[in-house]
Amino acid sequence: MIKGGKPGRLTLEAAKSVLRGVGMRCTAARIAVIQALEAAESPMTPGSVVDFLCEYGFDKSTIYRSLTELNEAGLVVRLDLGDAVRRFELLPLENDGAPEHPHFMCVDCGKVVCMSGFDVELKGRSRKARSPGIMSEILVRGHCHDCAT
Amino acid sequence: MIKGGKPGRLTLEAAKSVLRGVGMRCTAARIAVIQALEAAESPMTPGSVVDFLCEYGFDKSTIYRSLTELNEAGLVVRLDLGDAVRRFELLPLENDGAPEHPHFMCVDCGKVVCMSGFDVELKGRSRKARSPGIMSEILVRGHCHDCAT
DNA sequence: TCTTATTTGCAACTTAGTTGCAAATGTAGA
DNA sequence: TCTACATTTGCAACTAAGTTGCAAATAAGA
Repeated sequence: MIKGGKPGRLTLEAAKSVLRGVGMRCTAARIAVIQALEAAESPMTPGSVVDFLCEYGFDKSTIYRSLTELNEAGLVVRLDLGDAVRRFELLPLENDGAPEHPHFMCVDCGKVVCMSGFDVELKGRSRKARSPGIMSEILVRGHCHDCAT
Repeated sequence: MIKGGKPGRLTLEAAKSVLRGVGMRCTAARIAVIQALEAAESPMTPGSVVDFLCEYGFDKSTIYRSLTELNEAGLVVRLDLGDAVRRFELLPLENDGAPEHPHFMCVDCGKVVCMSGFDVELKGRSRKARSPGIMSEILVRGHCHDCAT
């Protein structure tokens, strides 16, 4: 169990049952990755997860592998927010939590914020406007309040 | 002048005058980069520009530098389409084009479509939901009709 | 043509991420 | 609880993408 960062709301047992729920073994590395993502205020880059957990003695290749596996298992979303850096975010475990939400990314400082309070509506300007596909993620880019001043 | 690819609509002279217009020297590398981007059907990744132009004897560091400089000069846009790969696209030389619109990117095939017919509306779920900043661009990601089948 | 600041090519370097493999470990079954 | 075995880990070596410093080459103005 990793200490530090935001006090995790996710207990060790909860993390384990989440892993078991998708048929993955409960290893220290995976639990640590889940807890790190859970404690983060915003989606983490692989690099930041690696930096953080290497401090605790985990190996970087293990962490990269864990992130990939958790993503494949559907526990973690891989966000591609458009700055050529991948980010990982723990999926809401129960559906009481944040539903799917857009992300906001500041093009100046790179800060990423979950726009949990927002719904997105796509409106065709004409009746025959058709969506080019099935939407799965919305990314809004702009200048955050700090940088816009 | 680079041969091959889509027959460039951009002549050598046009490329030169574009460079001069922003006060940059007309060098073989920059002209080649402009022509490569112009001939491409869709935005190119730095890697693909490098691969393509190295065949003609240009050095990769020169090409990376050219891309950065052309971008800083405003001749080339750097698209961050959210697949952890940067892409460069020659800016339309005249602004006859479409109003601001969201872009759709297929996470399977990488195809990018301009959703020119659409407006996007972000609605706060509660009255106190506040936008985290000033929005400037919206990217929708998902599966295009071809890949969703 | 000459001069000078800019740009290029090279090679070495950095950084992020990947891979192969032996050792360690989680889990199911006895 | 103990055992067996498949899975996972840590290590080290590797790859690929992009960057940097610098001497040589070159564009552009005088």
